[in-house]
Amino acid sequence: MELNEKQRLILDAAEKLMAEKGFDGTSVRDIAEEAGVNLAMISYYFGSKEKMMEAMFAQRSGYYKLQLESMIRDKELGPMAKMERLIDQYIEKLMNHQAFHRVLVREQMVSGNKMITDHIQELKKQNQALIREIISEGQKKGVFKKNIDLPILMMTLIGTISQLLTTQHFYKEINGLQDMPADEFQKHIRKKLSLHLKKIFHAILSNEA
Amino acid sequence: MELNEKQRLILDAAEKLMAEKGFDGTSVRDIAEEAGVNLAMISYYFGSKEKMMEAMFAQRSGYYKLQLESMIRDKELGPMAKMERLIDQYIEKLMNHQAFHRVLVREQMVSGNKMITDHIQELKKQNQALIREIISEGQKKGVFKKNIDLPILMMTLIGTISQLLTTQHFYKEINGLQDMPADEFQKHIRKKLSLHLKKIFHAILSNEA
Amino acid sequence: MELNEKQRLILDAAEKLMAEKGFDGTSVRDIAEEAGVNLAMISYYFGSKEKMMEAMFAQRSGYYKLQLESMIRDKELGPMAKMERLIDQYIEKLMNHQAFHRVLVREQMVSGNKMITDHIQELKKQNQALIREIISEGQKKGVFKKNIDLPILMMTLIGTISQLLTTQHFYKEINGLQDMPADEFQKHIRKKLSLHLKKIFHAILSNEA
Amino acid sequence: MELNEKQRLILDAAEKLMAEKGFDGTSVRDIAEEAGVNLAMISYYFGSKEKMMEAMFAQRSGYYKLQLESMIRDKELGPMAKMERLIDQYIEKLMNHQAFHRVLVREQMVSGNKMITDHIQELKKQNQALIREIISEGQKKGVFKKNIDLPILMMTLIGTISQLLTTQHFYKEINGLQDMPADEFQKHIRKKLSLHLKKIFHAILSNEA
DNA sequence: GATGAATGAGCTTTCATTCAT
DNA sequence: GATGAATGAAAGCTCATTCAT
Repeated sequence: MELNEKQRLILDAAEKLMAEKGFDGTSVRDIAEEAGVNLAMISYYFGSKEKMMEAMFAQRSGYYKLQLESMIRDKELGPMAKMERLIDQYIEKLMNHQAFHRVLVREQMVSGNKMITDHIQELKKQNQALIREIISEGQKKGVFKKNIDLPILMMTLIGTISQLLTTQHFYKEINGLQDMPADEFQKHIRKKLSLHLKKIFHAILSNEA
Repeated sequence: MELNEKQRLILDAAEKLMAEKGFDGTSVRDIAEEAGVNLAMISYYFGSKEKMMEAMFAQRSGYYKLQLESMIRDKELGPMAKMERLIDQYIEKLMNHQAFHRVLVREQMVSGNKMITDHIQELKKQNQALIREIISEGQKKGVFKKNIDLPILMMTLIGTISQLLTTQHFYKEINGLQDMPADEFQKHIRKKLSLHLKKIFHAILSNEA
Repeated sequence: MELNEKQRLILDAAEKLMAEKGFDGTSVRDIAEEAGVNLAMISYYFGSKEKMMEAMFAQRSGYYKLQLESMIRDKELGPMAKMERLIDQYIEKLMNHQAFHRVLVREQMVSGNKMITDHIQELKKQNQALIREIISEGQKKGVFKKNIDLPILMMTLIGTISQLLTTQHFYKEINGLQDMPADEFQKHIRKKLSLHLKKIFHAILSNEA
Repeated sequence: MELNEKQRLILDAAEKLMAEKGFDGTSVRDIAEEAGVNLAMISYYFGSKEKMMEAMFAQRSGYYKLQLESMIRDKELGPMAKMERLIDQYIEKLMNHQAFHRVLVREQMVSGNKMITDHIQELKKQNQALIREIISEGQKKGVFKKNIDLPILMMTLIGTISQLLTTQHFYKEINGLQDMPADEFQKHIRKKLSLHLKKIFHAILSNEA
């Protein structure tokens, strides 16, 4: 679905505000004002507030589509190297779209938006299927352990990033990083996350000593 | 703060509904009806909807106070055993108060409720200080590694549990467990989480191998 | 259904305004203002604008219930006398509740309010069944003609009154009665209608030369 | 006023929808869609929704202009025959333009459209003046009674047709004619009305017997 | 001449809260 | 202490109309 300039403005504003205040806490009036468009445009373009969010999810959920296929076929990379790239991809995706991710976290358990959660579940499923290929490859080559619980390992991958993302304010404070410039801080936690998660994945997956 | 019967009913109802629909998505009418009390009681007892939620947090946030002190002083337990107990305590706490935890996840980033987030940060800080004692003990005894990034390790601990908790529907489906009875499923994921997290903690903390 | 003072005020205001501007042409704001009550009271008491009108119809439709039963059993009255009383009853009913009747005329063909039109049809049916008894009695006694098309006769009865009622402004003008006081004019047209309709009924029903 | 193809389409659509839902219950969007034209065309061609209805009335009100003049001058016809033709003309006019007549009934009492009601009143006046000529002729020839209240007789004429027209659904049901084909039913009620109204006019007007 | 985009005003309804008792 | 009634504010949405092209 192609979006025009106004529609983009609206979804950006909605994403920003809903990341802060949630779907119900954000009024279409607020969104219209933030986007600098007329209030009626939201109904005009999307039909309703609800459908506007669906459009936002349809637009953004591509974020969760990783570039896995080409990497998986890459003969140059060993299974563990692939997993490491995977980790970095997840970190990049989630950190680069923090606002949208917050919206997702806030609304993912809402009963109403069945359509949306189903779509996201589908993406997760596809991702997991591809990742399972890497693991199978690693197990065939003997570099990965036999018994690997991928779903729960994914919980750790996404859960850790997500937790840091939603509590970064607290993380800053506890580590005395309040004065670190924002972009430097972002780099800092990406690096931290990357090292930490790779260590964990290594421990869980690797067959060596 | 002591709560009378009606106040308890109200907070229980609020917790249940807000876990599903969030703070803004839940009206005081809904809460009053779910609690079986008069609509005006909520303002009457708590002053406002906002203050009602603050009361709920004040009440429930004790959930996050772990029984760490006595355990830490326990001379019978080694540092790793203590960490394992810690993991199980977190799992128990979060899983036993899923509804409240969902409310927390949904609302933790709300700008307005500074008071609440501050309170939770304070609890987390206290917990981390105690846990740091265990780690120092392990390091002194030479059973733990020297360089340990506790804050990020906590992100993995809480993040993994929280992620499973908020996406358990998806987890059920992907693992073909839709027909497993609810309480059995709860036991199942606690066990899974416990083993998984202990493996991770072992890999991150332990000096052996 | 019992109505309290406020509810009565609301329905009276709604009736008045809808008689002038119709259902869709009358806003709940207008009604609230006319009734001197808060805007939200309408939803509070009736649930919605639509349901408010249903309540109005439920309240008012009793107007169309004539006092026929006792009259029919009256042994003192001949069939034609009964029909004449019937005519006067209809004139009284419709003229005494002009505002409501206008609402009815304006909305009776609305597709949506099935419930309401059904109710009114039911009342009409009941009335016609009773009137048919009078006619049968007249036919048995030989004072009424054999072939009488009651439904179309009722069209003339109600149609004539209704037409005068909805075009009384024009009637006034064409007859040069603009200066006649309102209540006198009302009396005038009732008398006119009464004589006119009785003449018609006599011609249609009576068996005499 | 000459109408082009699109304007005709618009007025036809408007007539159809307003007959069902009234002026306020019909949006210009609905009309544009029903007519298959662009939304902006309505304002473009007619200036406004209100003026569009005025155009519709200007167009349609010719319906109420009867072909009376030539008939009145017809030397072959007696006064009663003329009145009978008049009745049939009215039946034809109203039944052939039911949709427009419903719009008229629904909106005839609207305060705002002074211009429209005035126009219709003018037409009625002209009609009545012509009809009065017929009656005078009949009275001169001694075939009509002396005291004849024409305005109220017209109420019966128009009121009866109009009442049947607006409650034909009910009439169908009460007479068990739900299964009669639509056009046959239309013929049926025209015949019924014609006979019935002629009987009434005869009784009111004729000097014989 | 014709139209998709845009808009300000208004709609009905629901909200959290307060009032009178 | 407890509650049904009441209320101002704000919500999401639709309206007839106008604008830029």
